[in-house]
Amino acid sequence: MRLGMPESDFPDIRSLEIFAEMDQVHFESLMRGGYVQTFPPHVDLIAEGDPSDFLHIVMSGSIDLFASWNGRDSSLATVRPIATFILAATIRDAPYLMSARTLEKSRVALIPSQDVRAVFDVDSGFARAIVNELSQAYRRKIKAMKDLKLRTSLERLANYLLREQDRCGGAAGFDLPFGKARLASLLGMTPENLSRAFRNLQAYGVTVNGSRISITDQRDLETFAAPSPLIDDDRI
Amino acid sequence: MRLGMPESDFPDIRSLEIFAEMDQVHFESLMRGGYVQTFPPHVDLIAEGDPSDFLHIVMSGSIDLFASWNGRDSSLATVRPIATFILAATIRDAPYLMSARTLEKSRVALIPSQDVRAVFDVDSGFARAIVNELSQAYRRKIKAMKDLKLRTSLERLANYLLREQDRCGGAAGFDLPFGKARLASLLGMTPENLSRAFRNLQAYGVTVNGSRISITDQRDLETFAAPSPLIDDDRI
DNA sequence: TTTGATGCTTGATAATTATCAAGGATAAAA
DNA sequence: TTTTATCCTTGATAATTATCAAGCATCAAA
Repeated sequence: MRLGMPESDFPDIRSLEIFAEMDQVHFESLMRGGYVQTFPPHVDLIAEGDPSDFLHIVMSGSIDLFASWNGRDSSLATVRPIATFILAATIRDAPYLMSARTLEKSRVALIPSQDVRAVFDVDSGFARAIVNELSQAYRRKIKAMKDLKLRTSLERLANYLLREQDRCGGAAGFDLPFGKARLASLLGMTPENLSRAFRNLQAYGVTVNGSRISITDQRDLETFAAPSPLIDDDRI
Repeated sequence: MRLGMPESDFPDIRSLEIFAEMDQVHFESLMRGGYVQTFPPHVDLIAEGDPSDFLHIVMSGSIDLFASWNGRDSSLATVRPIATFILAATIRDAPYLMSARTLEKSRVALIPSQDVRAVFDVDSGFARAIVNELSQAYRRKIKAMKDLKLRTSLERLANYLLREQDRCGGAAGFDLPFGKARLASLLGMTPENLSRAFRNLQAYGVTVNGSRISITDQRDLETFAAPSPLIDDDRI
């Protein structure tokens, strides 16, 4: 349904970092061509290989980026508000390299890719914001690559738990934000081995009850996990 | 030695995609602050964690990007002429996430990062080129991630050989561009297992003699490797 | 309450990958 | 030529991870 963006959404979107510094005229022209939609959980939004017709922006909820090959598939990232996804494909007018689906009920803004490219060419504030977003996405991928190539699966899980604890506010107890099968896929392991990995982390002060995690010995877990800002710090 | 860039290098550098569209005044100001240096093989250029003082551009030779954690290390990418490396760190004024060293004798141009950021802000042609470079680098990383998470080590080697064959012109025989220990690290395996993987690929028509590879049964290897443009095609 | 259905866990086993130790091959240096 | 060093390979073994099959828990529908 191409209805255009309701004006009531303008302020929310305007406050996103990627739109904050751009010219008002350009902003409004982007908004006129775009729209916001709410999707139920577990809905496919895009499929890898498709042409990149829209820039997607997650306003609420969360999105799973994943990829498939030869019958296997793997989760590559979670996108949380407020962030774009598949920006590089949009900018290059190239096919998506990843598929995307909602993990939960999610509100997503869609802006036609050709409009994004057109405004990019004439609005240096927007161009600057896109470079910020792209360079951050690139560095996140480098970190994910280091995590995957330099650590064992147990170390990846330990560091994931520390990052997630931090994201949830730092308390000893917190909930996993999605199912363990997907967590296993994100971490590059099977669900069976994730179960066993959780059991192995008990020795370092981790208790699991359903999706509830308690870090009972912070020091011990951190000693084992040995987190590094050059892999685990999202702000750098 | 900060001697400034010799004018004889200007045309070479000006023809690089990243500098091609920018204003001549801005180009010359970048060149005045930069310089070109030739390094012998196996020289460390930058270390992860260091502040990003210079944008690096490989003019000739080749560069190994790698990372370390807890005493382990892993090669993450090879940079070949003509390309920048560590552009994202330069743009964000953030520490390098990877270390870099020469694989062979290499000529590298160095441009002070602060100059790059300053010109980026005022030259839209340059900003456009930087976005091109960044988005391409990002998509390359996504592909590398899919390669690593979706394929077994034998499949990664098979696809690597097909890509390398293509890069070398497509003939049945070609030479590996660096030692097998580094290839193993790039592919996320040990040198011992790389040896065994080469032996296993004999069954699919691959012959190895030192660093000389011959693909004797192209069809058979491609059937096994099942290359995908969304992972293996560098042009997309 | 029973009945599925789903998601997670467990155990047994197989496959893959890593590690350790030793042995070639090659090429440059003595 | 011998020596030395480097790089690669091989075999034996250990560790890790995946697969398969079964079982348990939770929850919602019947």
